[in-house]
Amino acid sequence: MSTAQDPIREQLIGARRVQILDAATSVFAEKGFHRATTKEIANAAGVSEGTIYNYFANKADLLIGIMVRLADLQQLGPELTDGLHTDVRDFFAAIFRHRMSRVEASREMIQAILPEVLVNTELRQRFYQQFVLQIVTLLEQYLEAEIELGHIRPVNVPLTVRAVQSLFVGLLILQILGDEPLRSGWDDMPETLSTLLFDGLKPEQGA
Amino acid sequence: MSTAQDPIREQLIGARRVQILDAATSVFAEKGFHRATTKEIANAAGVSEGTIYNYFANKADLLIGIMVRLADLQQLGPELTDGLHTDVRDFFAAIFRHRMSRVEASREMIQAILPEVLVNTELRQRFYQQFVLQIVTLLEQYLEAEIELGHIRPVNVPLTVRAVQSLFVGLLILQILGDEPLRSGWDDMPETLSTLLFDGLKPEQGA
Amino acid sequence: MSTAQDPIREQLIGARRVQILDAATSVFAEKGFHRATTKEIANAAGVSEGTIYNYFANKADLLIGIMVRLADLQQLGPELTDGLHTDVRDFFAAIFRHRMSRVEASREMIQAILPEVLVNTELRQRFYQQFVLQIVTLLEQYLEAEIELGHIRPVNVPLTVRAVQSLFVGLLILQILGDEPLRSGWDDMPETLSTLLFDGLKPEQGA
Amino acid sequence: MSTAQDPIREQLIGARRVQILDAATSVFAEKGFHRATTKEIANAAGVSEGTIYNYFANKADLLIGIMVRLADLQQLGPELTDGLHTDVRDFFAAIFRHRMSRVEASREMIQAILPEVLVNTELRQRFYQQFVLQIVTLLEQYLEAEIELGHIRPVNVPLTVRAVQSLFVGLLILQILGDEPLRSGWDDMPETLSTLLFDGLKPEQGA
DNA sequence: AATGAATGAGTCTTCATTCAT
DNA sequence: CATGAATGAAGACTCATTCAT
Repeated sequence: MSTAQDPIREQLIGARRVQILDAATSVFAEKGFHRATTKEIANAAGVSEGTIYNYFANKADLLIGIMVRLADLQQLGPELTDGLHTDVRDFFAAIFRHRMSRVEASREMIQAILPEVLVNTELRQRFYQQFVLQIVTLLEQYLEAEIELGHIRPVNVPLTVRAVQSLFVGLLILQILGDEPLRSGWDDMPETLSTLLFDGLKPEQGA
Repeated sequence: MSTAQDPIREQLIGARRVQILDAATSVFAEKGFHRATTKEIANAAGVSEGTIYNYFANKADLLIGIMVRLADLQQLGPELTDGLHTDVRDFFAAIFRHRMSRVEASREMIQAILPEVLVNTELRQRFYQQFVLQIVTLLEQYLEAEIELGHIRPVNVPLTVRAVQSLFVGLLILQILGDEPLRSGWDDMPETLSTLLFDGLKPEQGA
Repeated sequence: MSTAQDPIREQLIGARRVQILDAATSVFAEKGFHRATTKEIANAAGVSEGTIYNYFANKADLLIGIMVRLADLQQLGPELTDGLHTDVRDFFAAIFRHRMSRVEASREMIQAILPEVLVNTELRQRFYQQFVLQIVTLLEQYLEAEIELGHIRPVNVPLTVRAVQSLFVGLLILQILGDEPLRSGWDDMPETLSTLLFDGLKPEQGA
Repeated sequence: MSTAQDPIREQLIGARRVQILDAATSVFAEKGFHRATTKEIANAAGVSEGTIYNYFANKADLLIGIMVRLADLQQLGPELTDGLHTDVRDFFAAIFRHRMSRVEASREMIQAILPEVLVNTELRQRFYQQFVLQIVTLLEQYLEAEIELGHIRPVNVPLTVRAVQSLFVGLLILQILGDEPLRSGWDDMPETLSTLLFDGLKPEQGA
């Protein structure tokens, strides 16, 4: 095999992988991992069943592939660290908007993998490392810095960060469950959340 | 033929159902609905495969049975409405403690059903009605009453309630994912949450 | 066990057997032997599944029981031998009427056993001996006697008798298949048959 | 992708279907539909169980497939209508010979499907339409035409035709039941039948 | 003698995976 | 590389039969 073809071949291979993963994502999201058959995925991707196995070792490998793609979409970091110089509440709203639009964009992928993640030990660990821990760590660093700066009251940082992260995860679940008020109020959510988390529920002190 | 045996028979039937559901819960929680075989469940329950089908129409019916038992454990109501006469922050802490202990108790059940709930339309709707909507409605009523009383600032009630509910759902997921800080800090969580939600993250005003 | 109870006990046992066989006949006729479950039969008979096994060795034994009862209904003999002194054509009509009313009465039993008879070697032989061969033999004797007497033209007796016997068997099948003209013309059939078999289809010679 | 392969592929598919149906026919005929297992059929066909399901939707669909093949073998029509110009008795003998050779050829298929046809409503209707009604209709037309021409005495056409059709069906059953005289006299049957039906059993008038 | 809960062997059917073309 | 027919292991579910009460 001539090495000159490598870049082109890789392009093709990459494109074919994406094509299959897109199909797998949509079928998994709709029917769940186990109810989805390789034949359905092949049909949705417009290839034969055999072709899938030229690009992925087995059905579970498709889930891994989806998780990798999802990780690429979820890059979060510069936004958080840059935030130290902004007003905290504005920053909250901004970061929440960012998170929720991302959720929107990747909902199908998450719906495709999450149920299986909850049940499959290997995927669970991978998911925890790749998504939860990464974000949690960033949030912890941010929170500690802001507390240091006096922009945020001293709190139990690990637990608070878990609470915030849980909130996003839970919103995802509620959306998957089809909660209508959440769906229609989705765009107002960042505002509601930043107020809730920054100001709390207690009545205005000045009143 | 004697009618006197009916209550005894019903006792036995109920006990056998519980015995099977316990087994199913534990096997589903460990391996997931699809990877769990009826033979495994039968072994875990100490009965034969056939016996399962004397008490449940099919495998999916076991999930329904688990959901029903879970619903019995999750009764929430009097606690909430009685709370109107208490200090809001204390009430928050109390209600959170209550919720989190319940979560603890029913984590295995939830782990057994949730992944399948996310993927199965019928179960999804059932779950949403039976758990999400019921609690959300109670929370909405409570929040509106407290706002009316001036104990809580005016907020977008539906979205705020969704946020709180999401928070609990998300904590569950994080626990299932095996987050260690969450597990070890679980008992401190009610306190952290009530402070977070009532006072917010912003620095003390008097400072 | 006092021997004095024997007759009463036998009465009871006989009655219970009939009760179960009636139920089995009706369920087998409707759903076929394999699709019929012992539970259905028990329900139809108003007894428990276990009771069936106090009276019959197993499910297949129910078929044997039905066949035995059927044999009792099908007694044919005196009518045939007495017929030698009657006008042949009248006798034909009489005997056909007799046969067809019997078919009518035992159709459910036959429908219950025949499909399984065709498929089960043991039943097949039993059925052949008990029904086909017995009647065929009687018919052969009758036909030979009538030929001897010159009331009937010389024919290949074994084959002719098979043809006649086949005709009745086939009518049964057609009725089971639900042929409407046959059902509504059932009462005219004996007349049609006796004319057909005695006079044939050829036009009247005098014409 | 080349369209040239389509006919070849269809050839292969057709051949494989025939291969499986042949096996199913022989196993069903021997053991009956319910006692026959898909594994046995697969073994008899020299394929795996899974392959059966690539060509047939389910086990019952094999019966349908056998019925369709049987229908192809049973084409009857030109023979009957052409018969109007022949001597009736000769024609009878000819048509009976034709029918009985067909029966011979397709006995295994009929033995495979008939017991299940008697018990399965859907198959029953299909069978009645496809075999009984079609032949009965042709016979009725023929008989009416011949009566019109004066070649046959006026009779109740529908019932007479049912009788003739029944005769053939019954002969089939008797053969399945293993009647030896019928088997050994099979070749003489057409002659016997045509005489029986055309001339009847009554003694020669000239005598 | 009657019951019906328990049993578990047996079967159809599905579907991920392989491999010859 | 692509194909899709063939594979066969695996599993949900049924139901005749048993037996303790």
